[in-house]
Amino acid sequence: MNENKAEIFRRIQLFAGLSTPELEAIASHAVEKRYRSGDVLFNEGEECDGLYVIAQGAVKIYKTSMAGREMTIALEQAPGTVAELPMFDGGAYPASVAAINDVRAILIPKREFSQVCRQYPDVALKVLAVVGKRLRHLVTTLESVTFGSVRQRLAKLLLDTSDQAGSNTFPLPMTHQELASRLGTVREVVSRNLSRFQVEGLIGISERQIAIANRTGLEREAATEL
Amino acid sequence: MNENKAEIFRRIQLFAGLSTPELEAIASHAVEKRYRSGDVLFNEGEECDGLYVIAQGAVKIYKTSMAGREMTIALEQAPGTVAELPMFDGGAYPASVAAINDVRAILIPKREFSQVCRQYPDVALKVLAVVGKRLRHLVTTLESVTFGSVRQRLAKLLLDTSDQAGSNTFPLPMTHQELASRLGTVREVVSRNLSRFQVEGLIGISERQIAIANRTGLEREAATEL
DNA sequence: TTCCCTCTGTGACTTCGGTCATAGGTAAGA
DNA sequence: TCTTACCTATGACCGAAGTCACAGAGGGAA
Repeated sequence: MNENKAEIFRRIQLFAGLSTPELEAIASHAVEKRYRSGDVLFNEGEECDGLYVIAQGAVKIYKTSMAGREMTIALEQAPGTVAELPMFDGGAYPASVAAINDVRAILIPKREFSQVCRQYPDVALKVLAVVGKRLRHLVTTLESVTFGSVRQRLAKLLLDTSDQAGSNTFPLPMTHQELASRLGTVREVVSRNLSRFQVEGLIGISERQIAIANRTGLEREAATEL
Repeated sequence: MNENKAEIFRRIQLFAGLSTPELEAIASHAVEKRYRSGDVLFNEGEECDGLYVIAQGAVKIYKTSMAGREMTIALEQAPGTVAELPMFDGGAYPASVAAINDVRAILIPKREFSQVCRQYPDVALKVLAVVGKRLRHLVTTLESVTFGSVRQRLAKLLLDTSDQAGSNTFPLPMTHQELASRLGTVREVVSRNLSRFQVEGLIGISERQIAIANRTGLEREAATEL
């Protein structure tokens, strides 16, 4: 069972460079957990209990407003980790995390993990690299929210998704609601902007499939005046 | 001269726990730099050359839009550090940093610093703590920009400034322009909202002094529906 | 099939924020 | 003192985006 966990750890960038016995030592203190789509791993404000390694599935990191609106800060897929950082500044979780499909996660208790970091400086440096990426991403998001429009962000997201799919035609990978959450807006606005893109001939929509009809046009939309 | 730098390092949280010889070893590779108000320490997108220790003065971390708008992401005062993180994920600086008054800074080259982190794991952990705080702050900012209004952010900023000053009356510490930049908006909107607060009796303004007239009222404004 | 539930599309309306233009204030320097 | 820059205040205007309301579509499950 522990070899099992250790096996998973091997796939996590954070632990690259650790030997098998080391991984097994960590694994022996770790707890496996399972979640189903929608289950919450932890809520914003809760005391931080440790590092979550996502072994299978994907999660979203998000914040919720009083009014009930939700904004997705980031997605994280297996193999990956969440909550690397609140472990170190001693505070609570700054955001909530929930499963977006069936998830298998491994919780490494705070104490263990900071032990590991102290013992293997390389792990700490890896954590820094991961956190660095996160911070970079957050800065970009903040920038596009302050300077940009929903239209721009939507255009960019469509292009990114298309690139990721490796094709101009791809299934819309989420509901408008989720899309809105990722863009920091509401359902209706997403719906409207998608329609607009369609009537402008930039994209085609049918059967939940998006087809990028005018790539350069869309790119122009995504770029203008960020 | 090096003892001088080492002396400064002693005041930096990052280096708490290092001995004097260790500090001096680091100092021997560090370069002192001076800037005057408005001078740019480095620009977004530039290759990361090292960690800046702010020995004296204060700097702002900011991003600029195509259209010329500027948004301040964070302020950092002596004794403090900037650019801790891009050192670790190998990328460029994600934002620009400029002096907001006369600044004395010490640049520790990338190579040296990652050396130190590897050698003294505690330093790496401290860096993580600092970066963690930054990330936390960013998440909060992003939240208030997505969910909140300029009015709310302004109210909050006034309250914070007042708390910091320890008095209900305090000089407005910056121009409306700078305020706007910190709130992610433009000068006129700040101006308008300040006026509004005044006519609503929440604050008083005279001679660049702000007086919080109705604290609970302002707090209500800051809080509503974040 | 029928019922329910979730997702989607759209119109009407409101408000906030951003832009532009303009005018008065203040402070430093020639 | 006058001049020059930079701040600040304010009105007019416009457009984006959020809210509300409702209607249709689709997809299970019984």
